Amino acid sequence: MSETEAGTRSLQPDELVDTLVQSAFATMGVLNRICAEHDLSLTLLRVLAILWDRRLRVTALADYLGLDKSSTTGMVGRAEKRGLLRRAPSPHDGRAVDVFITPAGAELAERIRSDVARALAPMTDELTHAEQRRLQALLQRVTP
Amino acid sequence: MSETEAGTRSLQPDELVDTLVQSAFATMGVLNRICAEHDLSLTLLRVLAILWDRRLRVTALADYLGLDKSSTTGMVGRAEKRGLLRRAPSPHDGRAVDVFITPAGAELAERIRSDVARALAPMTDELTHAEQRRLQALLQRVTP
DNA sequence: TAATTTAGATGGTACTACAAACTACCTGCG
DNA sequence: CGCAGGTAGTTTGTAGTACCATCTAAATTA
Repeated sequence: MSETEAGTRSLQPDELVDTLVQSAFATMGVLNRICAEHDLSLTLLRVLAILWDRRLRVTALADYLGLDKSSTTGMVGRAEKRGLLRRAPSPHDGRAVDVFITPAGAELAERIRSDVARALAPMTDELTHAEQRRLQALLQRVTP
Repeated sequence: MSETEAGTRSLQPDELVDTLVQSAFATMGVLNRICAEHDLSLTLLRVLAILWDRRLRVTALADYLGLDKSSTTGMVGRAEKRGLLRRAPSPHDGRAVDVFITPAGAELAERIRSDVARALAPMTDELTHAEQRRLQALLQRVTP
């Protein structure tokens, strides 16, 4: 600890990035809590969101998630056991398996979406309607 | 479900929240990738950030993280073994243990910070400087 | 001082993710 | 056609993370 004072040196080289990261941690904290209340992992929540309006093969889903195929298999298996997802062999490729959301899964996703909206409302309500629109527009442009 | 058409892809009830969440996932994805490159968990990155300019007891650190004390103990133990953190008995309370960052830990945190800034730059550069400032200001107001 | 509370560590369990090996299937070259 | 090689998904084994319940030592209090 005999180095130069690391404390003041580099805490504000890129404030937007810092704010983005901090906001992300805060948001994920809320999401995590709500997911936990429903015995859902964050990854499984992503799966439900991704499969909301799509039907994907396991590999495509893994690509969306940035996970390994094997992780995805396990995930989908557990979710299928809980009735949130279902698997069906692809009609055109005997190797492939399509994964899609069940009504129960969609309902749970819906429920969590509204819980999240409610949980984040106190934060977003700090802004006027116009500001919210502006924030959303800006944020959308920095989100791929 | 009520008669508000939950079935017709209720993807627009709260667009700002959706965008916040999506942005959070994107940001955390980048963070996760960079952390993985340095064999760091996201939680350990948070620890380094929290202890950047502070020295905390295990319980206080656990509170910051929202984790159980025991999880924190394990985490700190592993990080200490890697030379990123250090423990010292509190001078005033024989039960308590202070945790603080080492120069190596601070250096790694620094490194990751710049990696993250670099990784996010292509996204933030979509905006002009003025827009970046505005985004940051707005985002800060919705982040506790 | 004895009883209670608090700080942290430990042990056991469950979940998540990965990599490597495995099975089934498709594709294309000879 | 028929087999070699690639692709899709699953299985198996391992490591990390987090929780809970329990344990020890130290402080508080009664």
